[in-house]
Amino acid sequence: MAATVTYVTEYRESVRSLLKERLLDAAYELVTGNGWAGLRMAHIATTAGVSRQTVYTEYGTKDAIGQALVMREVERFLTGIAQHLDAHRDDPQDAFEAAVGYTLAAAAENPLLKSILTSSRGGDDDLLAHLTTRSEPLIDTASAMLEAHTGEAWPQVAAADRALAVETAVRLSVSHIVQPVGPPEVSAARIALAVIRVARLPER
Amino acid sequence: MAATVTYVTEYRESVRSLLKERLLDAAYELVTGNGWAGLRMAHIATTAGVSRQTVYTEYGTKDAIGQALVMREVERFLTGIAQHLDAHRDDPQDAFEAAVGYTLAAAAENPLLKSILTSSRGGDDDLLAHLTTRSEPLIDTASAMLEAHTGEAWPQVAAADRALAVETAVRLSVSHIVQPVGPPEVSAARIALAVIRVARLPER
DNA sequence: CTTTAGTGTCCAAAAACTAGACATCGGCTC
DNA sequence: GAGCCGATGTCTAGTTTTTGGACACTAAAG
Repeated sequence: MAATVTYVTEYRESVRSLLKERLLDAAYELVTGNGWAGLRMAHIATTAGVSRQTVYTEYGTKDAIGQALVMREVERFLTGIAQHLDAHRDDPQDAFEAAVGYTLAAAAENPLLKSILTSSRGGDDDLLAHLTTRSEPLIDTASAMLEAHTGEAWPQVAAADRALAVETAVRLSVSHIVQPVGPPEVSAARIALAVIRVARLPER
Repeated sequence: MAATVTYVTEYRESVRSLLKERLLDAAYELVTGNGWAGLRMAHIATTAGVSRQTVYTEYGTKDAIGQALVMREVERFLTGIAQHLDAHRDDPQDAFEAAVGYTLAAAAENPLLKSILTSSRGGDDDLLAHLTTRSEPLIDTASAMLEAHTGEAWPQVAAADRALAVETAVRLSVSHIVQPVGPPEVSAARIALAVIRVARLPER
């Protein structure tokens, strides 16, 4: 048939994303149940109802699945964060405090994050790495989203200041997620204050 | 490879139902835009992003698509109907009046139904037939759901009476959808009264 | 050192989808 | 009414995706 040019890509893409979601759903379930080290590629395949090869075709390595798993969870957080920011468009400090507070509280009872943090105490820190030593994708994604969001709400802050403030917020939040000290609200207030100063905004 | 027995059916089924939904979505859009007669199998295919053959493999004939389109809409109505019935578990007459009233009102502004009814005035009555001369699947589905639902709520009514009352309600509702007289609330009250008497229940 | 159990690669066969060609039929025009 | 359209529905060869099994490799357990 020579050229099956097939700009019919859209349907196939939706099938692909259905597959990817199913695989992540399976991985999520298995990780929260038995931890990352207990996760077998073969189990992901059978749980999702596909062959093991299909898992490899879609996500090359087990590590890529961990990455995708963490990133999907990050994106879910981001939608909640956006809502909390929107609720305080008038006051940046309130907005950050609310958003960070939500993040820390939600993180503390998130099944995937709990699994990552508890199982890493047994030397199983592959997944944890995506939050620490290999967190560049996370920080980039979260920062980009927050920059776009805050850029709209607070145009008075210079772009460079905003970028620095946002990255600071993200890194401090992740830090407090993996190593909490005290109640989330207190941490949130402290992070918000730090961020406001980095952004050179007036304190409340 | 001898026997690729493949009881991996579940993933494939979810892909299939994704495909079926996409095809119905495409058909819905095209029908509400240009009417049933203006609908081409080829358009459904391109809108859904698959080949024409795939449409035929999935739904054999154009008529089967019409059937599926109507049945999907019926099922959507049924969930709304169930909620209205639940809101009046204490009084059957109130329950039917509320459920039928909702049905007639929602039907009057449903895009697909509007398209069926208006385009049928031009002789294009293939889709309308699924509501009239070939409505057995509709009536069976709706009756079965309503019997199950009312059987739980009103065990005091004999099964035969309940079956008759439910079928009456369904047929009268469909009749008023395709041929309305007066405002929905009035029709709903009249239908509810008729149904109560058919069921040999005390009137309000 | 050997066994075991997992990851990741390779490949032939099966299944799903595509893109044509084609037979058929009802409606229109002349 | 004959011939032409434009559509539905069938058929088939070719392409892409998925499967399931074999295999090399590695790390951990005995």
